[in-house]
Amino acid sequence: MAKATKELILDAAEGLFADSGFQATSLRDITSAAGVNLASVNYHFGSKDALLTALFERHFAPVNKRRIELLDALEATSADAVKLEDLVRAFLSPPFELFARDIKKGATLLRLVGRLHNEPDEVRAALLVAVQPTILRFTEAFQKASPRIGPEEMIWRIQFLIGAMAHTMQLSQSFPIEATRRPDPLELLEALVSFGTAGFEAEQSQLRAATAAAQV
Amino acid sequence: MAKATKELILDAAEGLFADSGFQATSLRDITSAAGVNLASVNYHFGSKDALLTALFERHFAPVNKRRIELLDALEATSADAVKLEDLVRAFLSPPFELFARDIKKGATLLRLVGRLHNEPDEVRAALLVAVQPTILRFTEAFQKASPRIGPEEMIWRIQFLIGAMAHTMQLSQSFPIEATRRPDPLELLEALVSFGTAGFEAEQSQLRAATAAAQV
DNA sequence: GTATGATTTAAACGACTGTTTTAAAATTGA
DNA sequence: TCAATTTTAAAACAGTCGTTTAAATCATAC
Repeated sequence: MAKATKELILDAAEGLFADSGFQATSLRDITSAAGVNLASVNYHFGSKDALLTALFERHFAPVNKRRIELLDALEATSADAVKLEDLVRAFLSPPFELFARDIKKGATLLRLVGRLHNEPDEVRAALLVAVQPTILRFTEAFQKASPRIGPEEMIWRIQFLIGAMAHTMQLSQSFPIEATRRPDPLELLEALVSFGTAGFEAEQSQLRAATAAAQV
Repeated sequence: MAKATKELILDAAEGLFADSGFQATSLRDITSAAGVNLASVNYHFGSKDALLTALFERHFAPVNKRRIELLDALEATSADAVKLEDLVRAFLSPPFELFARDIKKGATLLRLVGRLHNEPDEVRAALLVAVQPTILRFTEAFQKASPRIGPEEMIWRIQFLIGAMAHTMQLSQSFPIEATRRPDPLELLEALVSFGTAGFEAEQSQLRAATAAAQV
């Protein structure tokens, strides 16, 4: 059956991409792990790049959709002021919550996200395009929640959060300090929310404020 | 002269690794860009992996050395309480100084670090050995500066900071929002110090505190 | 049952990979 | 100066890569 083959390829690919990265994983690795023919990938997806795109749409689209849903709900209930912590949590929790629903897929997704941030530019570009609309929505929400922070610094703070999240996801499988226990993803989420919320609550950095004023 | 060839290879490899990453850059790309023979890399360095290690040691070792120097200076002058912001700045400024001196080389350094973190090679072991002492020193300093935070959460907060820093440096080349100007590295440093310091000043996340207590 | 289209298969394609080989050239030291 | 050593050079090595081809198989509708 056609659907079965496609699914087998996607399942195998996401695990291998998460373990070894996009470039280091060959189509032969994927197809042999999936138990399908080598040519199946090019038949069903067109190319290796298109397979990666399909993988994006399978997991990142729902995650970003969930982020927007949470943000919509926040903006609907709150009169006009949304708490920063709620915004941070709305952005971070959907990928982390994948653990609760499907531990294995959640783990591979987290590894995949962290992995792809270290891939070459064209791969990261595809990732950026997929998350760009979500980032823009959250940028507006963050600016509205704390208007004292300049728009440029707010954009960068979101990137700080994304970087911390991606790095955390990447490390969550191979923990940096071997003396400690394996981290619980939900604890990581809480620690990251705590860290990130405080970061967003910080005052505007002085040097940036000065140069921004001088430039306008 | 032998030294000239080695330097030519290192310089060329640096730029190409920054543009396309490690795996996507071939030795032929490097040697043709450097204007040297293909076999030179294997003659002077032994292998492509060894070239990566040499490149890494050329920049990463001095950065960590500088971090430790700054930390030593802080602990020498301060009686016993070192400000969190000073610790964050001591950790972030050395790579950003390199970053400000040469954006491309700075970005290369951080990308290589991120890459080596998950390469399941013996190269990764060499990196961990080199980076571990620095992280441990800073972990101790951070714990001493704010003893209310548990050791595990403190370790992760440092990883949050590293992730935010690496992601920021990678993005500063291809800026995420095209509507804004090219960011000044020193402004990025200040914004990151502001964000990170606030994150370190945050209270311990509740869920982690609860589970940590339950586990002990 | 057979024709039609979708899917799978095995094989080969050309291009590229890191590395090694062999010999020539350049450099060094006595 | 001349032998010893180091460094370059061109070529070939043994693989792997993503992709394509063409035949074989399968499913399904008539």
